[in-house]
Amino acid sequence: MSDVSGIGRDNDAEASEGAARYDFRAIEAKWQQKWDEANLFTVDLKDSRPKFYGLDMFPYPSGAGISVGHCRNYVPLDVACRYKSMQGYNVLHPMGWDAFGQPAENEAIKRGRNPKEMVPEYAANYKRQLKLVGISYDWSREINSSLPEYYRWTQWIFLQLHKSGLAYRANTPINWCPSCKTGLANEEVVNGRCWRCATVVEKRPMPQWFFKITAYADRLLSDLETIEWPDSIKMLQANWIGKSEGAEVDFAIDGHDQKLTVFTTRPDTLWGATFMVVAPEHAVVQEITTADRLAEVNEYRDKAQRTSEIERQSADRSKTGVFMGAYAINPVNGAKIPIYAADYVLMGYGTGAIMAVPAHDQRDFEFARKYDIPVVLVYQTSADQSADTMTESAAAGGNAVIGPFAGEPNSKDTVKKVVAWLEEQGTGRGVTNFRLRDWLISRQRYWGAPIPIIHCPEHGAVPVPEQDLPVVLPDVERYQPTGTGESPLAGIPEFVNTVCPVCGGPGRRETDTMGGFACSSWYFLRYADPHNSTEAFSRDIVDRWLPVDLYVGGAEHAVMHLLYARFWTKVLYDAGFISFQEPFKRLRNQGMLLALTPGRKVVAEETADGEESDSDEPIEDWKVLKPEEKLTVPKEEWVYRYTKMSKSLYNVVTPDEMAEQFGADSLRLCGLSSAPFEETVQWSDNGMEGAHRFLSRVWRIWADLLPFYNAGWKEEPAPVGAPDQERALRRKLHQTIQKVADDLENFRFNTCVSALREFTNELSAFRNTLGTSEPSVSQKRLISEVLEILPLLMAPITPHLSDEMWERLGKEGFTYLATFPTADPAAAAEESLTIIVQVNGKVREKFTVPVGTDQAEIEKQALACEKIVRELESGKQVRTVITVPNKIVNLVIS
RNA sequence: GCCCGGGUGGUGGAAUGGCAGACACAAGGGUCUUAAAAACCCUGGCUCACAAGGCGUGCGGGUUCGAGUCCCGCCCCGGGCACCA
Repeated sequence: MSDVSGIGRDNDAEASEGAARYDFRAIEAKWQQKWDEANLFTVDLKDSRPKFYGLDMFPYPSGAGISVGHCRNYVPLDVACRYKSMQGYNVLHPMGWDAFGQPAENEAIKRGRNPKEMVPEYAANYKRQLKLVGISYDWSREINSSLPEYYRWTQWIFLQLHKSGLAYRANTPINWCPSCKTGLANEEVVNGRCWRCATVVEKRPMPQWFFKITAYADRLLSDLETIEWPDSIKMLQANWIGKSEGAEVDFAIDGHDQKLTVFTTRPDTLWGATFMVVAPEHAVVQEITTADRLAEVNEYRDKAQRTSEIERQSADRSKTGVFMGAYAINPVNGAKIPIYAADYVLMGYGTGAIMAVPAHDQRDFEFARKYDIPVVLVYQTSADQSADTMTESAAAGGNAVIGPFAGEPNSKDTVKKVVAWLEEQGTGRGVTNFRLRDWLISRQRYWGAPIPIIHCPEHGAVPVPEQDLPVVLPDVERYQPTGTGESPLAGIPEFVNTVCPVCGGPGRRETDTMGGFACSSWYFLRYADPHNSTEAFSRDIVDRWLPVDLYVGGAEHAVMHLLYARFWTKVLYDAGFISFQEPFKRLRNQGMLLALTPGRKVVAEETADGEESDSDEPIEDWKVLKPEEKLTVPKEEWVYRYTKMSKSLYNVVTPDEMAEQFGADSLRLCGLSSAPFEETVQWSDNGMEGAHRFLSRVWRIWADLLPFYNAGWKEEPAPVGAPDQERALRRKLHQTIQKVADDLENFRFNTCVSALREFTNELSAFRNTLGTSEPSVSQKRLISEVLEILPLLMAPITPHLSDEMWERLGKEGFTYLATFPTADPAAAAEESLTIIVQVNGKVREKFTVPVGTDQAEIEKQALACEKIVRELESGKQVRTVITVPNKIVNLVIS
């Protein structure tokens, strides 16, 4: 055996002495094999116990395999699932592969390999690693979203959406990433850059498929109240949906028949509208701009479209715009107001046109001052407030000073009254608007589920009949995007050319594929019935297992994935395929894992991370050392920083090396104990050593006491009048059971591990007092109870170690199927209380009393304390005595 | 700018308005050993020679018998969103 580590060497040395050493390698290999052979984690659907469905977010199996960072979510959910099993639940804990999409495709292009072959290899490696860590997956339910038996049903769901009128094709300017050579959803554009490669995104017109998620905006918002998710995530979703209530108001255009409709949340300020603004791309621009202004306006529009998203969206950029030569008539007062085109109004929100009220909107105010447009106050907060002298738009408050609502306060109530009035007048109506936009599903990429549509010159876009599914993704020579904007599928005539399902005439298959979010929007349903070849899932089975009881994954999926999955669930519910409306009942997000990363100072004139930094981003002063640079840059110049653990930052620690060196149970324990589950943590090897040391210690103490184990301890009568020391240890044991159970239930793994450590410390002290003599009868009974309960308490966290202990106790089977211990409240109850004596809120003395001592006696003792007596001798008097029963006596003295 | 989180010893972190610093990591001291490792025991916020006392949970106020915890006003860090009418 190679000299792997200090730990390994020690174990070998101990082995030669034949001592009871913690041979984690043998233990872990043995139990992983036994679990496999017993199909321990395979769900039996006929099982009548209550169900528990624990799910990890669908991972893409990357070539690099998993790092210890990935264990931040897999291990805690595994602990929760194992705990649920021990509580008597029938646990469904599946795993599978989000194999379609750009990561796999980019990897295939880079390596020149067929993703169809590559994905299973990578998945096999993931599976091997997850087994190595001892995760309790039911591998018989493994799914792979890139296999036809899966994506056939992704296509089927597309057809259901299409049938419900929720899938449509629109020729819209899309976000185009020139580097990925693909279209991007709005959600995939981060600060005007591609979320994957950070290239500046351009606009490009393209026929695209969309899902009408906006039709579900209201339900997606209101149903957030029905699920147990972190408030922060709910808030993110609510903000993303961006509901705002207001009114649409129709403005006549002077000299034209048509109307210009605006959306406003403040119809009550209509009397202060002094101009209008439309988005430069708005169709009305071409129709109403006067001939003498058209050239200028079009030039402005072209410039706006060329301007990069980042620039156009940058916050405090000064307002620009051009007058269109046209005027609108304000419906509330007949005023003739000019119409401008300006890029601060967005085509994609509301109606793409606004009424501008400079007195009460900061953006309109800036624009008005710049172009010398009058400002009219609707609400006045003080008599000396004047539209002419204002330097910014008016603050909230005040009362209306013009119009039929003069005298009304600046309030939501007034807004409501005005909306009702507008409806009466027939010039406007109450309207709710959402920031949410429809979901762009089309990708002009190869590696995705083909969109099941056939284009017929006669019948347009015709859905592929359900019985013809799947539309199989054909093999292709080159995976590269064509760069023309079409998917590589467009170059395969055998795929493209087909017949129209309606008329049998020649048709062309849709060559766009679906984005990866489609696959991950329903996979949680498929796990309930993964091998169904006649339908996506059986309604009975899905209704029995869903919704997911506990969903665990990264907060980076707060908006897109979780919103899309909720949307599809609601669509399937409406179509009558399932009987629940929310897919994930309870959600938890794990924190990030950072690793100390060697880097170096950036040399002058060198831009950070190889990016062209023509933006206004701050220049980084630090660069990650590449492996080859570690040889050339002297160590004294290395600068360490914590960064996310990631292959691209060369700071990855794998579970393989940790399991080899310290063991899987130590790895599991280490990740759970260092910090709360949701927190970002910094990886350190010390933590692994500490975890391993603790498990070795538990093993040693436990094995030391094993010879005194009596399997029939429960039949023996509980000792009466056992010594204090024994009662104390038993009390700690039962308090620990309570604490561990409570912490596991609430995802507080760090304090759970602390409780186990505390108990172990007390057990160790107890063992040390035994010396070499034979324990007493009552001691043996206590020891037996401890020996049996400890492995069960630890089993969710350290299942291999626990199963080994369980077997050595002579127990049959696995801790996974054993019952989690229940605390005996009588044994856990404290016998004495510590009373704190305070003077004016400051701790002065402490004393102990037996439980049940009455308050008068406690107060008497408090006043008799040495320090208190001394304090009172100096002539001070007790004014008040505040007593917290069984806890505190606070003397207020002056 | 707006919206969420956070600021507690050398470090990670504990603490239903009631003993701040549980539990660990790192450190120091000791026992055992020819020696080392491992193991076991002890110490540990600051101030102070020690004790007593005083000061301590980002800063400033407040509520309370009592505030890390609640309220008001700031500062700093992390994350998200960003001209949304």
